Amino acid sequence: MRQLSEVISVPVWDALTEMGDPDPDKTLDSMGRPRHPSQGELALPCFALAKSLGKPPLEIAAELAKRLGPVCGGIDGCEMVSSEGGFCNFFVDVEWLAEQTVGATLADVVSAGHFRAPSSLLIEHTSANPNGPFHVGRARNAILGDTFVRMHRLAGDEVRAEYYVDDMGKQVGILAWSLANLDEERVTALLSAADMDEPSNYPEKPDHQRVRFYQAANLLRETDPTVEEGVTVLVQASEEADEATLEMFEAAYQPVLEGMLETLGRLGIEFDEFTKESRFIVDGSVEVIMEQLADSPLHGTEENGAHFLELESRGVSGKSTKFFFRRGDGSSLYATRDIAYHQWKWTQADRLVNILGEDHRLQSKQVCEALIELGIEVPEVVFYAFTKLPEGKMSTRRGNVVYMDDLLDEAIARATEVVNQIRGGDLSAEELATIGEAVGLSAVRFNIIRVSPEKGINFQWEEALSLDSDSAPFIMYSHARACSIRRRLIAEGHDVESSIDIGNWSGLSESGATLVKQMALFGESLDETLNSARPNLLCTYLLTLASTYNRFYRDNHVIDEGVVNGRNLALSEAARQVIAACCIGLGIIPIESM
RNA sequence: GGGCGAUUAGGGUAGCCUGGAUAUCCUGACGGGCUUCGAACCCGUCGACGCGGGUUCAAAUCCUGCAUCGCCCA
Repeated sequence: MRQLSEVISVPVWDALTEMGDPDPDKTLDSMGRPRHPSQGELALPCFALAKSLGKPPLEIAAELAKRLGPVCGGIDGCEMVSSEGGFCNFFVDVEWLAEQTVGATLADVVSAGHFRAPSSLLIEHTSANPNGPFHVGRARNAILGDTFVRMHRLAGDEVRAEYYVDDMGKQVGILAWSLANLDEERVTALLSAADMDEPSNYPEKPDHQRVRFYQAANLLRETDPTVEEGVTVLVQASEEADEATLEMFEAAYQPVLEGMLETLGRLGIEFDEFTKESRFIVDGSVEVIMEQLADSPLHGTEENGAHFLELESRGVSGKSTKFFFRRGDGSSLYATRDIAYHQWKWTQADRLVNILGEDHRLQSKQVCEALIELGIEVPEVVFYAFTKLPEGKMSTRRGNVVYMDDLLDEAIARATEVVNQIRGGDLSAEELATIGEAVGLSAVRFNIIRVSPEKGINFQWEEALSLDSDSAPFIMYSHARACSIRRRLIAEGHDVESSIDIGNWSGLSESGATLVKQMALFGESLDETLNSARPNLLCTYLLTLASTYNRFYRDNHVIDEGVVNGRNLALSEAARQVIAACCIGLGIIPIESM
């Protein structure tokens, strides 16, 4: 708890010095959170001091508590210092904390969550090949990426969300070739023969239509060598930035991309900018980079004329430690273009963040090493593990996928059913639909971000669509309860703002005090989440906050026998705002009624 | 072959970077709580750190070996 550590650090430092601690700064650094609320808000372990002070830890903790007790008694913010089992425990003065945080939260919840100077970021995420509908495997990237965008905006950063469009690779080449050389009849025949001709729930959507051509061409490629030849010719032309070919590619993928973006739009995911890979061929920057890399001491040339950097000394190992950036025919590779892209991205923002799947770990390392060789800063990278089906990794090519469109439909349908069960007849069809959609979409997003990115997810419908207590609806429900109180006050003719009382916090109930403490942790929770790039931390914070609010709600009434309790109203309103702010930061839709 | 991730109750999951007190939360099982603002809620009980070494006063956390799963090596 930062508010408390700020007020006690000087007195603790002084006390440690007086007691003979040779390095009080280091000791202060070891201050941490106690295991249990009964042990206060901050704890200082005294074990490491035993040697330098020549006393047992229990004695040191007791003496420290004794010295600090009277001091802290005179300091705003710290109510009590105690010692237990070798720890010196500090207890925050809740009245003081409430004065500090509740009013500030009510005045401006967002800036209450700001802990540092804002910066400008460019977050690149999703960037999936536009060759078919968005599937659940790809969704983790988009949802994680968008969550980072939202969280950084919540923390006051200026964020640009960017999609890097792979408009010239093999995947797009196959799609373009297929659209030019196959017809619907042929596609159907090929897919049927491979038992992949599954009916789509979105037969009119261009991404769902065109993925069939992509899949069919991949099937044909296995038996008919002219496919590979045709595709290779196209890809080579595209890599030389041949205008007609790039236009042909764009005509092939653009409708697919739009279909994918429509799906993402349902999840509230939008981009500020789309940058095409071919841009860096066209403007010549890739060529310049390849020439610069040739001057590196790590540079080498293969017999076939291909150029590489030898990265063994940079910690790369495996069958090959070489990073190839130029083919024997002089053309560039995907990763080379990525280097040029990074160079350009640095002209757009102060910080760069990439969201990448774990399969890109090596390639990202290679790109970063190349950037270092060029004297360019490296980006911050967040890796995530795959979402797997029981049959294995999802693959658009092989058709073993769960499409996002279908997942979202199912999520909304299930959520709507639950809402209908609970709310029954007291909702209009329109309200029912709105709530069901918000609940379903929020649940899908939350179930992905609440797990550490580096942990693999085994996709199961029940889990992805879970509406259990550890989920978005639980949080949304707490928020809706707070909104309901507010609605009722207004309906009964009260003025909410003037009914709020933040002037007296003495005699606060235990659950009220816990709520104050939890709200006070908002800023540092957000800060820690962003510093460690783990959105699941903010999820945990928000779940705890919602749960804390539910307990507060249980035994603190805002309207007591018709009379408004201004203090409880202040807490309820502040909590409502913190919950709503976090919801927006995590992509949960904070509806007012559900 | 090499490297990189992961492994925590029946299932899911937090904590690991920065070692510290009773290992978090959900689900599950069992038992409670609606005549007062929304029971999608709340309260209680049960159940876990993959295996072996090492460092340390102290290891889920650091080091090391092994096992299993995943990913990568133009």
